[in-house]
Parts: sequence; C-alpha cells; structure tokens
Amino acid sequence: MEKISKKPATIEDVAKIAGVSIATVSRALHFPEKVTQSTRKKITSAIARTGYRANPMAQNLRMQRSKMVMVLTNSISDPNFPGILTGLEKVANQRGYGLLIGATESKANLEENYMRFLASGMTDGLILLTGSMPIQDVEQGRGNRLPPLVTVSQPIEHTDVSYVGIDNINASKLAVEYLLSLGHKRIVYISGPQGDAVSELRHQGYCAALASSFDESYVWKVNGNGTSEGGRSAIEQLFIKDKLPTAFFCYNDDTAIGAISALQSRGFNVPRDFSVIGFDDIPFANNVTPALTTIRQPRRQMGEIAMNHLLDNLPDRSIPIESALLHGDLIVRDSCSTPDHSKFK
Amino acid sequence: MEKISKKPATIEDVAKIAGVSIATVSRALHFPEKVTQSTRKKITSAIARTGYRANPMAQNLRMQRSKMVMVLTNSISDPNFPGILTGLEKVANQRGYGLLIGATESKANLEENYMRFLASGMTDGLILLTGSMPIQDVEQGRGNRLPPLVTVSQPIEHTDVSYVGIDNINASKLAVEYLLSLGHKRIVYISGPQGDAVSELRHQGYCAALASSFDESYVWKVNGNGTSEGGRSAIEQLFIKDKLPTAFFCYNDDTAIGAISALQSRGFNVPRDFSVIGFDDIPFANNVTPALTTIRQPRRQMGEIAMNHLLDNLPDRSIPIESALLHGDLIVRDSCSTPDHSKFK
DNA sequence: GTAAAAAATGTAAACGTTTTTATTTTCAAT
DNA sequence: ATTGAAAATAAAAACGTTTACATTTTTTAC
Repeated sequence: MEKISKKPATIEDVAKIAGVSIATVSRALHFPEKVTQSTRKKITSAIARTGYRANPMAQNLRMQRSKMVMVLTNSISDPNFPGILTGLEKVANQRGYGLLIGATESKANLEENYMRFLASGMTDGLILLTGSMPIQDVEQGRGNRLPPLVTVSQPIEHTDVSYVGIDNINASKLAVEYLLSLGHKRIVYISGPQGDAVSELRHQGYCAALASSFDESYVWKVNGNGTSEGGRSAIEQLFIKDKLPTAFFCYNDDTAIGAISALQSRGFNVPRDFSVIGFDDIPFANNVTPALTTIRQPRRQMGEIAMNHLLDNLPDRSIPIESALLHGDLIVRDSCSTPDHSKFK
Repeated sequence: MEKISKKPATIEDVAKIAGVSIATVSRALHFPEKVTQSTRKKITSAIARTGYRANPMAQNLRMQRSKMVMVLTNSISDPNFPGILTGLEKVANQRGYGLLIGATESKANLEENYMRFLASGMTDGLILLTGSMPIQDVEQGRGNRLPPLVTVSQPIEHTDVSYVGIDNINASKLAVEYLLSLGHKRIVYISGPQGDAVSELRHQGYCAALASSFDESYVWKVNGNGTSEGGRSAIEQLFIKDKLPTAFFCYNDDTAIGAISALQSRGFNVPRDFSVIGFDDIPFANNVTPALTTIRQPRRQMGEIAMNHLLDNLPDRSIPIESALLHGDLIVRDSCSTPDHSKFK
C-alpha cells in the first residue's frame, strides 16, 4: 500500500518522489522530448505510484482558458437538438473539451444569466442554436465580451459570425421539385413562425422551384408556427376556401404531422387525397402513418463540423468567418403520391 | 472613458481604486456585514467602474470545487433524455452550477474518458442516467474517486446511491389494471431489452395486476428490445401462435408504436381489434395514430428533484442515500378500447 | 583537457482568488 | 486620558499549475 492520503497527489508529490523539480515534471508531461529518458522514466513511475492527475482548475487558471464550450439553445426539447448535440458532444469529447449546455427557454432573464456566465471566462467558446445574437451587456465594454462562437442551424441576421447549417433554399427546392415531378400543380407552403429566418429561406426555395415551372400566381402560403398544432390549424384555415391544393410542403416535420392529422380527421387519406412533405427528418418521421416523406438534415454532422470549426480557431482567435452549407437529402417515404385530378379541381 | 485595458479587471484593480486591500474587497463581496458601510460603498463603486467579475477559475482553484455537474447518459437521443435534462438544467442554472453533458454510447472507452474527467476533479457532482455504475479505475484508490452522484430513471442494482425515478411497479400495475377494467383478459407484456432492470420492474407490475384478478396462467411475455423495431418483431413473433391476446402492455412507447405499426400493416385496427398501451408518454405519443394511451413519466420533475438532491448534499458530503419514487400517471388516449370478444377467442 | 555550445534541470514568478493570522482602528468603560 | 475589548482592515499564505529565466550538466570541437 502506498501512503494513504486523503488529498489527491499534486505535481509536487510526484517531483519529490522522482527526485526532480516540479518544472521538470511538468515538462515531462507536456514536452517529453525535452527531458532525458532516464528522468522521464523516474517521473512516469512516480506518477503511476501516486496516481497523479493534473488539477485542471490550476491548469486553467494558469493558462487562462477553461477547456469548456457552451451550447446555448432555446429549448432542449427541439426535435433537432439531440442530433446536433450528439455531434457537438462527440468531437468536444474527442478533443478534450467539456460541453456545457444552457437552455434559454427564450426568456431574457435566463439568457442574461448565461451571458454573465460566458463573460466570466468560464467558457472558451460558444455554440449558438438560438437563432439570435444574445444581448450584449453594453455597460461592460471591458474585457468580458463573448468568446469565439459558431452558430448552427439557425442563421443570425446581418452579423459576421461563422455558421453551419443546411442549404435551406436548395433543399426546399428539392422537396417542391419532387412534388412537381409527381404531377402536383397546386402546392401550398405551410410556414413556420412569423419572421422566422429559416422559414423564410424555405419559402424562397419553394418559390424558386415553382418559378421554374409556373408563374407567380401559383405561390400559395399559409401560416403555421412550427408545431403540429400549427400544421393542424393551417389546414383548418385552408378548408374555408373553395379551392384546395393537392400537396403541402411544410416548414418542418412537426407541422407536416399536424397537417396530416388534420387531413385524416377530416376523413381524407394521405397520400391518396393529399400529398404532404415535411422537413428535418426527425426521428419519428419514420414511425408516423403514413411514414413521412421529408428532407433530412444531417444533424450530427452539422454538430461535428460546427464544433471542429470552433475548436480549430480557439488558439489564435483569428476566426475566419465561414459558413458551411450542407445539403439536405430528400427521403422518400409514403406521404406523397401522384395527385388524383379527378377528385378535386 | 475608463482606462481601456484589454485584460479584464482583477480584484486587485478594484482594491487599488477603492483604496483598500484585496481581502476587504473579497469580504465585501462575500460577507458584506463584515465591512463598514463607507468602505463598502467605495468598493461597490470601484467594481462598477472597472466592470469587475470574479474569475471563476481562480475561485474554483482556491475553493477546491468546480461548480460543475456532469450528466452522463448512454444516448442523447433517448426520448426520455430531453425532458430530464430540461429539469436538471433548470435547477443547475438556478443554483449557479454549470451542466456538463456526456454520452457514452454504451462504449467502454468513452465511459473511461468521462471517468478520467470526473476523477480529475473537474466536476462537483454526477447525475447518472446510464443504468450502470461506471467502471472504477481500481488502480487509483488514491483521491480520485467519483464525486457525489444521483442516479435518475435507471436504477442501479445492489449499490447504495440515491435514486430518482418513478414507481415502475405501481405505474405498470395502473396500466394493466386499466386494460383489465376495459374487459381484457389476455394481455401480453412486450418487454424491453433482456436483463433491463426497468423492464423487469414493469413486468413485476404487470404480474401484480394480473395476480389480483387471475392466476399465473395468464401471464404472458414476449421479448422486445425497447425500440419500435423490437415492438414490430414481437408482434410478428406472436402471430405464429394460434392463440392471440386482445391487448398489449408495452415496455415503452417506442415499442408500442412499433407494435401498432405491425398490427396495422397486418390489416388490423387499433384499438378496435387490439388495444395497445405504452409507457413514458414521449412527446410523440400524442401525434401518433391512434394517439397512444400510456403512462406519463414526470421527466422534468425527475430532473429537478435529482439535481436539487445532488446539490443539497454537495457542501457536506453527508449524502443520505434516498430514493424518490414518483408516481406515473395514466394518460388515456385512443389506443385502447373494450375487447371485441366475438372476433377472437 | 578545455572552452564553447547545447541540453537538461532548477528557481521563482505568475495566474486571481479566499482565508488565516496579524495589525490597526474604533469604541466603551473606567 | 487610559485600557481593553471589539471591530475593521491589511498582510501573507495558500490552491496547483506553467513557463521565463537562471543555473547546472552534458556534449562537441579543438
């Protein structure tokens, strides 16, 4: 039995046992080539004997860093969040960083809390999923600015920060073109929340796809809010009109699922009577009936790219503002088919 | 304009401006009553002028703590995870702690990584969702044991640690009794993964409910694996037999959804032909057709209780081992009805 | 064998706090 | 006024590292 001390071993204990100075121990750990083989051997055996682990707090204080990255989201329950987080976590862990998570619930006071946290230097970097730049505490111009950051999924308007996400315009175009290729002519876009930047982009893609086939009179938008409830009420809203579309392109899968549910409770069959296409490919898209045709977001990959990008640029804060636009794949399942022209007109 | 220095202000800057020693500044911050009103005023104004924020790294080093809690899960994509995490995060944030997340993906090497991290003192506490005690590095009896921990959702066998979860036995009993009350007699339990402790408990609850009505000959278990695929294949497996049940009590909602999907593709209607009840009340349980009758786990609340319990006992490590068993509520939706005795027998 | 250069190691100064101990100031009681 | 206690403050010692600088040891070249 070694000496049974309650306190964990320090670098000093190791140095004493190895018969060298603490500086040499530190060097042996960080620059093994700068230390003679023989002393290196003594040190490693001393480390083994003591079970020494460098105290990260002391390291962080000395090196003015934290080895922590914070990821800030509006809601942990966002269906896209787990996938992205998985990617973020994987590379953070690989590269020796801890991943802190924060949820603002879109509340200003919570966001402020996290800003304090970030400004205090407790994090080396920030991954933003909130879609908006956090309020900067203007009073404190001093040194407590935000750390280097990368935004993911939700672009931030008119700001010069790195962004990782998918090419919403082209992905949406892909979806709508698929509907067109099935023969649909009257396609409604059920939007996300009002003013949502991503919803706007997806609408643009929708328009672009229609533009190459028809004229403007075909673009047709109904407001949702990003939830299944929103999709449901969009359908209700639409059924007041006399003219109906044959297909729906939805802001996201939740919306699509709500829309399908509303159509079904009105006695319609999807995809026979109406085609519905979603966006995101959330885990449940495949478990819903009919299985949802949708656009897949490579969530995990987005997380990995974002974290790598952030970490790459941590040492020298010379972050080259850069956007990675991944492309979304069309996942064909069972919620779309050719329109039944005989039925509606 | 104040002096525009790049570095954030330290306690020393504040002390200098206020004309006192750094000790007094520290005291003014932590024990305001121990400092004269007049000097307190000088100090607070100096703090305001400099925009001083205590450096948490230095505090942590000095105070031998980290103000961090790690939550370790097998998979971030577990449908129960976001809810629990939301609760954990909320109170951690409220109480000034950072929440680190780690995903083991059930891989030993990753788990080892996190163990190193934990042992290094980078975390003051641990929330375990993995359902198993992490492998302790036996070589290092020294000081790097695990921090205080609380397990959530997944109980850990024969170990004396605090646990927060729901009363699986009684909740399952509730579910099965509901089926019995509808008139079902032949009820199958579709289990979770082999050897899963929670699945075992739910099976016990199932048995208990049957025991009060019938004899043992009615208990009837089919193996799933906790995924919708598992639920699907359990159904297939069952249909080889000549005798069929009228209702299914499933280990979890994923399993139930798979089972329903399998029944539907065989042309049956749920709940007319078969009743299916799930467990968890995952977010999608309400969006599936038919909307799933299930047992709700108060995930958020579980997270809150667990984190409060952990944090309460951090100062003095006198953790009283304590289990909080919440009760699960039956959420009646559309996947169960009275059995159609005329049809099957 | 010696001087110079190179390599290895040691010393000590940070990093920014909290807290123990020592000192000064205030105040009450004589 | 003087003493003693109490209250407020200051000085200094941690906490455990990394690293610039100083010193010693080894190697190289003559």
